Amino acid sequence: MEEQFKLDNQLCFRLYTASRLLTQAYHPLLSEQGLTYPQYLVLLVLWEKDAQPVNDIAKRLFLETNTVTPLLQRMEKEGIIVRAKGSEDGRQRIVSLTRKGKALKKELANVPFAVGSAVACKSVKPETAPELFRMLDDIIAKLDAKQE
Amino acid sequence: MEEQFKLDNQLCFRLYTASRLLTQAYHPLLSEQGLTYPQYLVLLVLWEKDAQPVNDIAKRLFLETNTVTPLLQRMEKEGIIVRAKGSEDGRQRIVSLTRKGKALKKELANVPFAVGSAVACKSVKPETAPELFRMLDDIIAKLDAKQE
DNA sequence: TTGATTTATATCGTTCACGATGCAAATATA
DNA sequence: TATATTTGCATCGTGAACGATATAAATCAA
Repeated sequence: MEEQFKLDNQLCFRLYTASRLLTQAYHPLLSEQGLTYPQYLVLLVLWEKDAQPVNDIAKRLFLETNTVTPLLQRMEKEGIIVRAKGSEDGRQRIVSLTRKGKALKKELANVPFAVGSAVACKSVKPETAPELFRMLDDIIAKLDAKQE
Repeated sequence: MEEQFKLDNQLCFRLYTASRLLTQAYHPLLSEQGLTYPQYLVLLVLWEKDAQPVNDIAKRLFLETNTVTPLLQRMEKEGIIVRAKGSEDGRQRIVSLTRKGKALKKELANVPFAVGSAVACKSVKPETAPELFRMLDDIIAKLDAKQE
């Protein structure tokens, strides 16, 4: 068996699996509020800075607008956000939190801690997390650069 | 701003992004053969050991059968695999590579190297990869254990 | 200013993921 | 041996992802 084809030698498969399993850990916490994980990411972005155009949100999440637009439409239908036509640039749609969207921040305050403790293990703890973060950031930076 | 809500402090977001971007790096190489990334993963599993029931493939990929079944149906339609009723256990469907599925191994021989060089960077190189692999394996093991 | 190009967003089609549910074959229990 | 339970796989519905394409507003060029 050629080494390069062994599943256990594949970085991408590890990332794919770790990502899926960790996202699943969020599920019970988020579904309680009727949210999905990508919707939660949009909230994180808007809690940092409210009233952003679709494109800024998409860029922050390394997603395309054709992924983000339907996601935002669903969130708007849920009354979490509103999408208003940009006043200076008529093409833009400015996404803002509603009162409900802002209130979710309190409801979800414990989520990061709950997930943090769910994933804490030998390799992931306060001392080693920065190392892991740096590695992943390097990978993201390298791959994102190729997109341009 | 509360630290725990900063996108830049989120492990899951990093894994999610790194996974998506790295999967995208596979796309031009795989689509050449009409494959998707999850289909490529199924091939990796079958190249390691041919003729496996659906459940074994799903478990190996940490996926549910309701994800794998439609995926296999599409691969069967493409003539890459066949799904035969199990002889000893009539509930099982044994998935086997066709001649075409086996031949793809040669066609895709360069994929791991191409992707490897695309992602190679400061943090990911022969010396540091094992460390990263170990961390991701720890996360997967910890989260997978909670599923049982 | 008119026409061409770019930009911001939306729509469409296909393929995952995955919770929920259904069904038939195998196994356990009464 | 009947009946109940479990197991393996499939189907269905919803929400991402993402390539391809469309549309309208803004900008650039002639």
